[in-house]
Amino acid sequence: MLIAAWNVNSITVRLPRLIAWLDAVRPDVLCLQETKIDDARFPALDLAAAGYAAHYAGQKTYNGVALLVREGLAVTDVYVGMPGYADEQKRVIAATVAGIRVVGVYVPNGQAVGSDKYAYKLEWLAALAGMLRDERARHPQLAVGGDFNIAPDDRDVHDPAAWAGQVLVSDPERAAFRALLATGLVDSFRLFDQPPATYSWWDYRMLAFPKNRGLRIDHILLSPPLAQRCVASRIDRNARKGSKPSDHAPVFVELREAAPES
DNA sequence: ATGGCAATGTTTCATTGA
Repeated sequence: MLIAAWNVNSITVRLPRLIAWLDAVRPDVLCLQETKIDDARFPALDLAAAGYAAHYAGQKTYNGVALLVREGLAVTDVYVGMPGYADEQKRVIAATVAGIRVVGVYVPNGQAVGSDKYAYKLEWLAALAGMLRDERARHPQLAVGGDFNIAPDDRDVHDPAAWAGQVLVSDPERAAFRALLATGLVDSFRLFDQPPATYSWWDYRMLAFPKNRGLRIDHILLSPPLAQRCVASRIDRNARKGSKPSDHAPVFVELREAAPES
């Protein structure tokens, strides 16, 4: 089973690349972020033609999340947002897919340390920790994928000295990320030896991608039963190449089949 | 070989992203 997450930075602009990627990789579930589109305009028919059922919660211009599920897989209990946390911004969508609880998240960017948006980011992350604690209690098999807008440690930053203390790497954000893990999840990427300087986002400016000046801010977190089944966690850097890429690359995990009940 | 900001809408610039 393949579970993936990708900040597409406008599903309208990225649709051809998205469909090509779905055709090539055939993930079972893909969590999308920054779809930037009203639900009424979501390209569900195009995705259905590509073999994917879409569940989505969007808005014009900003944010917007979706779960794409390969046809034939059972989907139940779709939920948008976080219980008990009213938020106009569409940033969370959850569903149970073939027995696995999948939560897609688009964590606020935070703009700058000390800004109102930074305060919102930290408050939002605290709410997410609460939601994930509850999800974990209900669903032993839990995967949380998306754009977390946090580089968990300095290995995830191309130039730690230049980024020190900045938004995306600040200590309170990293502490908030650890608090997510403390609900009973692991960063799937770190289950494996990984090549150094592996990132998931590169600025569009200043040749950041060809120079590999990036950050690893997109993640898939797994509960222990899924971590045990995880045989790979990768970032598809190739998807950042070529014309009109998203500034984020897709991240994905491969899970081997569950052991039969004894 | 990758590419030198991009996407959106109240569009001809401002806002946001990370």
